[in-house]
Amino acid sequence: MSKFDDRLDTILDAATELMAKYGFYGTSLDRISDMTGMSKQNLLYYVKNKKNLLTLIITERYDETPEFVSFTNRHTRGNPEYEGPTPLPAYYRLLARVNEQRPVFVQLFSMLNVETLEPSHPAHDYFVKRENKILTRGGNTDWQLPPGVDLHTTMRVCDATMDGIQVQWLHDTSTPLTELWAACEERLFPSPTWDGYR
Amino acid sequence: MSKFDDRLDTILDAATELMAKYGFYGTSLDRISDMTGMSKQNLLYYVKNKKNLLTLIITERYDETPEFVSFTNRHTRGNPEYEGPTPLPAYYRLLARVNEQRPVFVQLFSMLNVETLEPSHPAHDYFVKRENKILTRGGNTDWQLPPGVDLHTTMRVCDATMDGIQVQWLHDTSTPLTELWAACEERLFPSPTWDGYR
DNA sequence: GTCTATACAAAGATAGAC
DNA sequence: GTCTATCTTTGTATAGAC
Repeated sequence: MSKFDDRLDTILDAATELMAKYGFYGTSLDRISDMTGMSKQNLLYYVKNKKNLLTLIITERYDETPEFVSFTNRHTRGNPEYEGPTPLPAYYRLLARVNEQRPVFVQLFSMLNVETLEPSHPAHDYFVKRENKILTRGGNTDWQLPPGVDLHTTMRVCDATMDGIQVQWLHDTSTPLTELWAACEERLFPSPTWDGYR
Repeated sequence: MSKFDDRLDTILDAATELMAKYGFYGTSLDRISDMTGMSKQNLLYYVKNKKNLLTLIITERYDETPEFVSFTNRHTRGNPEYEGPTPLPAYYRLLARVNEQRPVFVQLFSMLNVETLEPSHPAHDYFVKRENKILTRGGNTDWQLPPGVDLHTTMRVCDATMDGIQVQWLHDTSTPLTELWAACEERLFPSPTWDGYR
């Protein structure tokens, strides 16, 4: 890894943590540069401006988590790595397991999910597009679903529960996210409907 | 209502809207005073300082919604207005119906729910206390529950889902919150377990 | 690449006149 | 009560030296 990328990495780490805590509007370039130990002017040399800094965090870090790229490939019809249909609950269990390892990212997402309600937010368009992309991907994935279950509605409810339980988890991390999610899964995918589809 | 209260009301309205959009850290006294048409200095005459402004919003507006004070009274054992046990789903349906009428409040709550993860946030302590208070109240309310159902865990899951679906609703209000919640209720309180307890 | 210097606007808050 | 004036700090950003 080049020195440039290494420095940029340090910046993005610090910015992710601060924006997760204080939001985009509440985070100053001053505080980010303080955290990295470099001057604000040098920070701007790397990221150009504040809006672009957030764009870099999202595109370089947030998007395309390896675990999900792989998961999607394995369960999309026509893909060379296609393995066959997968139960929906397995997807959310993976999500909980992955997110448990990156609380700062989860916090940034939770923050942006609320902040981007405002159309003038620099990441507003990205979050709108992201939602559509997820729904499309959900539609392309080969799910193994109980008869009569509506994929779209079910995913919306599960996403809502996951978003909410993640914030609860961040408020008190003494219980692991995977454990909190297990209680949700029990209720979202009850017997006998989901038996054999989990 | 006195002129003082009237003026304060205008300020709290503006501050609620702006803090819902940009968060506590992202909202300046300048913008609030602009919105009300008064000077920043005059605004400070009413609210003293920024932190106190948020405290006023929470204590004067946010707390103690009449609908829920009444609901709690009617379903707490030993209360003079006690009517008898109530099903849990009825509580969440009321919550959805009430919150549908106050999107700005819902947005402020969603924002603070994430912002107050940071212990240094001026409303951090309030949100911690609030959670305990809700759990206590939930324990005192006389719920009518299916046998074998754990109240505490069930409420945590329902709260998570409600928080998440509310943010989804704010992202696209074309479908009413009560309708979105109906889809959640179907999944959170499924037949046959909850038949007769809704 | 990293720094100093600088610009220039906006932040929260206080003092004091009317 | 409401204003003007002022203070001090912090904000984003640019120019230019090394």
